[in-house]
Amino acid sequence: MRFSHQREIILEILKEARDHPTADIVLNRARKKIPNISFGTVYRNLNQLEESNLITSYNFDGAHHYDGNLSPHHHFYCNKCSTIIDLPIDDPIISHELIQKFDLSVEGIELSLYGHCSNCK
Amino acid sequence: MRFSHQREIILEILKEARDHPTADIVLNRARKKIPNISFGTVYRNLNQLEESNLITSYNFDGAHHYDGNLSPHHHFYCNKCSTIIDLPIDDPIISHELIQKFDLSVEGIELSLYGHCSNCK
DNA sequence: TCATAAGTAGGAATAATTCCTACTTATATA
DNA sequence: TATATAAGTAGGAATTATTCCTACTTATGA
Repeated sequence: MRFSHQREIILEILKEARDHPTADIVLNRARKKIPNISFGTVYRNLNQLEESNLITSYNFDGAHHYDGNLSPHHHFYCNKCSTIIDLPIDDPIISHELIQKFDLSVEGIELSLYGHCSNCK
Repeated sequence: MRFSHQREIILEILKEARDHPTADIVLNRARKKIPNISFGTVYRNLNQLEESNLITSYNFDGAHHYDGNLSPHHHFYCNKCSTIIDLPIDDPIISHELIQKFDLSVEGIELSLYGHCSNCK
């Protein structure tokens, strides 16, 4: 993967973002710096960046959300305002015995909590 | 929500399924019993059944998977053969302190593990 | 048994994502 | 530094999953 201005901008947007943007939101932000960047370019680069483990992504409500925060963390999704809150991991969340029982090699974990955040109670 | 033959068949398919089918797979199975059931009917009923808490669903790899197993469970997703394995929940998986700290009301939890299953090592 | 509101089939519309093509650019190397 | 070339891009077409629309059918309460 060689250097490209478009990819740098997209990576920068995700490193700065705190709101887990979808592809079309990334496109809107990128257009502020590269006015005629295309949807194809955004999708291609998001996929490449994810394959190279420079960003990550996950699904919520049928939409694909991208994240430049690579430190392992959980997510809380507010069912009312759609806010996504990053939750730190500081407890073991699944037992070693269970993994052994099913004979799995676990390469990634994604825990999602759904409900109402403090603003929406 | 009143009785319909189509909805009964779709619910039956999901109650019998052990493979977390997507909407198009549900359609294929339903066609064996109702040859000209339509995509619209399948989607409408999947949404209605989920709203009525008779089935549940979750996203993997961008695809929407439906599940008639309502007992709370985790999922393991094999990155190689795409098998999905149901994992029982028998440990607390997140601390009460963390929930209190962020002042969340948690209504649902979804934990997904990714990796290779015993067949694919 | 009948009125009617809910449900259906079939296909059109929409939205998210990928694909295609001709043009542009980063970069290895001569 | 010049240049060949493979990777990247813009713009738009194609694809895919899902929802919407319309005229017809059916479950159900009275």
